[in-house]
Amino acid sequence: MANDAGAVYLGRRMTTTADPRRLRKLLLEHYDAHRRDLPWRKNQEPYRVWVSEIMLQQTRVETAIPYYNRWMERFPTVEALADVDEESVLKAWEGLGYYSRARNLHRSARLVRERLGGVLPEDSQSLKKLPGIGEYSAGAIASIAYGEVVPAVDGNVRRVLSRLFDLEDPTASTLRDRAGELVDPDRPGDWNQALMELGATVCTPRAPRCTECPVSEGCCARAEGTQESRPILKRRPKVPTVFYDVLVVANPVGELLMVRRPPDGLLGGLWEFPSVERDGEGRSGRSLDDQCRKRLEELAVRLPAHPVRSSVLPEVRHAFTHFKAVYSPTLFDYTQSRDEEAMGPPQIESRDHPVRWVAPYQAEQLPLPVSQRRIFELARAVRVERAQIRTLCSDGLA
DNA sequence: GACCCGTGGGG
DNA sequence: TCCCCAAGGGT
Repeated sequence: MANDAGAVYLGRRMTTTADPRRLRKLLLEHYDAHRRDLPWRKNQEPYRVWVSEIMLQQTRVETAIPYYNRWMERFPTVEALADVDEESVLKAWEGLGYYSRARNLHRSARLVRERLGGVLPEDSQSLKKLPGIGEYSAGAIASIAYGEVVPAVDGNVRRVLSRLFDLEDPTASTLRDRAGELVDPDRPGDWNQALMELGATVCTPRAPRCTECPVSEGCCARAEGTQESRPILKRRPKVPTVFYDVLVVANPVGELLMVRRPPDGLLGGLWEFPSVERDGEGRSGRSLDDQCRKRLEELAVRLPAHPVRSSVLPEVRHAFTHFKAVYSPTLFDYTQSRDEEAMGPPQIESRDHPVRWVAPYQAEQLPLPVSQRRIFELARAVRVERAQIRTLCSDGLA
């Protein structure tokens, strides 16, 4: 019974489709008839499969598609990816989130070039050694690209199997065992994709479309009427809110001061405006001008005078997975005296320093988190508006 | 096993 | 507005 894939259900109900052979036949036929036409399904070239699987981690198919197409045009091969710098890679990933995926993809590409002769590992165990490839992705890539008979258990598969066998909260090893017994030995890649696609399109988290399901006749949860509550879902804990004062400092040439975040961790390697965290109630401690001065000193930006606060920009809210951020940006305009003008725009100490004056056209080439992109647009809009007003005034006077 | 790591769409 | 969640991995 243990290895019979649920054919005996509590000794009461014999489920026909729980016979692995019949289950495979029914689901693969359904897959062949309904499979979506996705860009990474054009062929099974390993690099293409690899990139798609990384992009699809915790990401919807519809979201990933445009990124995938652009990526393949820009970095068509492992070598092409290994050749570019990390900033270009992050730029191509901008807006997709979980940026460590992009950094790991890039690291892996270089590792493959330098240690593996430019050839991707061809089995799941070796694939799993690359950064960014875990249990699921190793199985998915190996089965799709190389035809290895291994399972690939993602969130979809977990849900589908939980319902098929009416499991409340199966452990990872239980699922791996169940999934392993079911994999079609002749079409492992198609089988894994069929299972995932069923979960994404039919066996959905809420309101599953059981009437359209090719294997509903063998579904234990359906028989028990428990499909809506399998697997059990846990409440997501409430997340804290963090408030930031954001300093948008403009030099006389109209460039804005930006800093690069540390290479790892949250939004690692992306650019942002200097900011200062407030206290839990969202109150500022010292005065904004004071903070601005202090922060610029920390960043080792040499300025001939203190910036003049010019206007408060609209608040920007952003929800991360484990906290909410509220950014309160203030625009500081840097004015220079006649004497200072001769010195040119304020200089930044070192070239390697992760701090830069960024002109609007340059900002388009930097990888920015979504929130910072919004703040940048707000600041640009204000400055453009002011320039127009100045033009109108001087015209009026002339 | 718990926690960290983004973002956008849908109910 | 809020909550849910989506082809997970690293530490």
